[in-house]
Amino acid sequence: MSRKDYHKGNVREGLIEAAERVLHDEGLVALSLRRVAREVGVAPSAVYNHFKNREALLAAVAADGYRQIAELELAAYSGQSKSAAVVRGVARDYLHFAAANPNLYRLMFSHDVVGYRSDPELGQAGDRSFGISVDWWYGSGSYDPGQTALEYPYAMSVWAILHGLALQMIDGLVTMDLSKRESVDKLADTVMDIFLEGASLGLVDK
Amino acid sequence: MSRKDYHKGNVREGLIEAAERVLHDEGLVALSLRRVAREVGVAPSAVYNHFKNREALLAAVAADGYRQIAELELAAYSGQSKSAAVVRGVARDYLHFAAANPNLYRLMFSHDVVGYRSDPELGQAGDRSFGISVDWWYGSGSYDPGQTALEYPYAMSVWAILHGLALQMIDGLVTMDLSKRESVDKLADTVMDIFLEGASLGLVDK
DNA sequence: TGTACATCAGTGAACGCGCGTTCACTGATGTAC
DNA sequence: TGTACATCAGTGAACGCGCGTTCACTGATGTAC
Repeated sequence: MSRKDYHKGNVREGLIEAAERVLHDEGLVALSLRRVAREVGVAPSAVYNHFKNREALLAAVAADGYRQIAELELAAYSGQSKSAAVVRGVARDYLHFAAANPNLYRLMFSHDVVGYRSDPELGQAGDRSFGISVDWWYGSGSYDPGQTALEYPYAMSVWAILHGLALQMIDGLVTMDLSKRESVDKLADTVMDIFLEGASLGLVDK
Repeated sequence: MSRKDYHKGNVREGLIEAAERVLHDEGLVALSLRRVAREVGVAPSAVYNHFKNREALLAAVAADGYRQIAELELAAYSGQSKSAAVVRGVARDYLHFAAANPNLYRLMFSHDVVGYRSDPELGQAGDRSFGISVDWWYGSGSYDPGQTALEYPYAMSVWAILHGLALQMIDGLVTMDLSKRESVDKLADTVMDIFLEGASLGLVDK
């Protein structure tokens, strides 16, 4: 057993990266603790030095996903005026993220991780991503994690429609080519048009 | 082995009912082929006389869910004028269904069943529920299952926002009491207001 | 500067588990003549 | 009306599987004196 077999120092990060890779390429069913350990070249039991159990490892991966969404929102929202164009941009980015990481996106909202929704890391990452949207709609500093999402109806509604759209898209409920940017853009634009202008426009006696 | 042990005649229905019960009460993780067989009082292998495999059994359960949604839509849409009030009503009913059957709702869109999306029974049940909505928005007989959902942007958008909302609700992303009708109604109303009137109203420079 | 020792982060063997599925089988039922 | 027989719908034993987790362990590292 050579010196470098111990205290590799980056096993935790390695586990998360391996988990993300396996999740991306083969889906949640393939994402077992043993598989991830194998990928990193470590005994299954070694994982317990870094995570309480399998669910905690999944939660760390999910938290990473929320952080990516937060980054994307920050880039699209920060310093931008409250125009419909910004919302359209966020919608596109959001859907592109989901299209590029369908399994990660599903995991983020999966019940396999729901026990950790109150876990500091995952909970905070989730709150932050919603908070960025709230602050844009209602003014910087508006977001209070103690409030229910319904207190911020605009932010809540955008999230709802994006979430539904993302899942329909990655679950194959809309016939389209997920890998084509233009297809994803078109989906986002079409639906966000209606969302921004109001579905009543499609009704006879609005 | 008594006479009634053979040709019970309703084993298939029994399996589906048992599966729905287990799913409702204990979730998808508990929903194994062996468990369902046990509930019905039949050998695990007997299930294969009625379903190709576990996934096919799940697909049958999911199809049943779609049929319930179709019924609910039919009741709310049929013969109704194209008014916002009807949309609001459907939204409430849709969310009530998801709130009452969270595990079933999740299964309907789960990847554990996605291999059967093209299965006649499940696929048709799904198409029908979307078709009812399409026919209301675009006129009776408008729906063509061969078209992509994007061809019907209004129906698609309502479905997206309801789907997202339902999942956020049952996945605990909105702080609320799922068992209270008024809470669910309020969630539906708040978000559908924005959806129907247009989110641009919340923007400064709309 | 050495040394004793606590702690950290690994190992690998073992556990029990329930699962989906296959198999050869058999009794009950329905049908053709 | 009987009878031969195909088919249907069960049985129960067995398969191999990979899983999450626990355990006693040990070598490497860092720290106190």
